Amino acid sequence: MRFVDIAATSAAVAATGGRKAKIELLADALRRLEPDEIAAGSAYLAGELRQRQTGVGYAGLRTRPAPALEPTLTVAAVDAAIAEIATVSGTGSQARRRELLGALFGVATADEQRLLVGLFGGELRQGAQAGLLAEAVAVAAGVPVAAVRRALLLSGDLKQVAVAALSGGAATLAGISLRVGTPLTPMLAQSAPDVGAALLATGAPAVIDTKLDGIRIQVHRSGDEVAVFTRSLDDITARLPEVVAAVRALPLREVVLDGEAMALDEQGRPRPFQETSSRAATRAKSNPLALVPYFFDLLHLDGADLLDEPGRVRWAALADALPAELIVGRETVETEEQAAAVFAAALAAGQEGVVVKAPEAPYDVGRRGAAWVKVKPRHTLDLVVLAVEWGHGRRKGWLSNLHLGARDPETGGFVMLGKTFKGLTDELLRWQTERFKELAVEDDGWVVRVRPEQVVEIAFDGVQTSPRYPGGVALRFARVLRYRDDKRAAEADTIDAVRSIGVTGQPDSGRNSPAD
DNA sequence: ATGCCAGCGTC
DNA sequence: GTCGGAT
DNA sequence: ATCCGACGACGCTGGCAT
Repeated sequence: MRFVDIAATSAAVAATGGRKAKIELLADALRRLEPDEIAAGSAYLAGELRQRQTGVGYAGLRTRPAPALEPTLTVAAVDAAIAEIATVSGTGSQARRRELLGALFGVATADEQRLLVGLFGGELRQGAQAGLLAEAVAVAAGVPVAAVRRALLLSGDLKQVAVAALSGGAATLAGISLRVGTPLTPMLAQSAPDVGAALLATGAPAVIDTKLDGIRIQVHRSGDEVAVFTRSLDDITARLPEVVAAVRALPLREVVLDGEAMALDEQGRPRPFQETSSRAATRAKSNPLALVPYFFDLLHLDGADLLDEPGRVRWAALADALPAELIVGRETVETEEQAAAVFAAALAAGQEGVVVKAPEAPYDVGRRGAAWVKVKPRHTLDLVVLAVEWGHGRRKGWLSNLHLGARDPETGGFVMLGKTFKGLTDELLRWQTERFKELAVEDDGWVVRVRPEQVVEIAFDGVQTSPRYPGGVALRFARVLRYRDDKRAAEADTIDAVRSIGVTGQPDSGRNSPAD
């Protein structure tokens, strides 16, 4: 297939509003792919590259040659070119990569270039990703959507599923199942503002797990072979030898475990997330800080898949198979009062919150359903908008991303604590665009600095130490609640108020409870 | 040797 | 990670 | 109920300029 046909499909998909119409367009393109182009072609149609890393991002795409006038590229040729770009490394690699990229773009038409930029940049914005492509694969192959979705979530590999469904049909697709050693897409949790709302979603009785502020791990063991995967199915086995050792020491033959790994201090209390993250990301040999695994689910045990078993069955098997110190804190509750007590105890122990779980629900691979509901404390502050950034994509033409500052009583100025674009409705975006145009003092085409007069109420999960912001602290997961037109900037919260919240996981945190 | 930038990962 | 909009 | 897109925080690594 010609690459320009993918580009045309992508443009048509982007111009189409309806889900079903997008799926039809994608399915039509999938049917036209040659068998050996399905892997790359299906990735492109989903807005992805076949390679996870290429070393090319938006900065590397800024300057590009004039587009070709006639399309000559095939899907296979593009695939080969990108494969080479992705393998370049070592001294001189940046120049070489630029060279290869220039050659590819030089023979691409304007439409093809647009697609390539979207694919390399990871922001194709055609309104269709792996989720819709799975449906399109089902349509094109004439197999049930559920079968495609399940294969996708169990293998974590869109390309493999597309090839299986389109070349092999339902039988080949059915062959894709949970395999020990191959990571599956983890089940996720919805979120709720409090344990009452969470219990409403799950029903009672419910099981309440401590929510640990670490990184998600999925550990597979077959005999002496142990592998550790992240939430995005990255293999981090080599970076977590202590987790490997812990699982290898268990008197079990075959397991797939789901859990969280985190760094602890000398008292066994959680360290700040940044320390866990840093430790999990480093490939260096000697690691002073250990990551401790805590598991909360068992997906496979000695030949038996447990995915479709109710939670209570899986958790009972987990409790039988693992020592208690490797299992996450867990209680069964009947009432909201009991749930509130468990939540309070988790926070008192320095943990992030809780996850409320329905005991009868299966392990719903890749789903974020009502069976698991997370609850975390929330803080709020009244901050001052220091600047706003022009939006992109569907927010083009609107002032979107807010720069937030706390009042500094020492200087009479403001200390920037971070940015947010979340929590804004279209109506609010419209309003704030007008408002900040009035307050604007400078616009460089990207950031619009404004007079620091508008107060906004911000919700956030916690404070983290910051190497970037002048106060040395930043907000985690900041989002807009509402504008405070009843408050002047002089009445906004101060940097001292922010500092007094304390960094979660720091020695003297926990002395303050959240604002509400 | 050191610092910066870009890319990529975690949340 | 969170959130709003669209289907 | 799902999917998508709009973008946040920090930290590590590799390549490169100084």
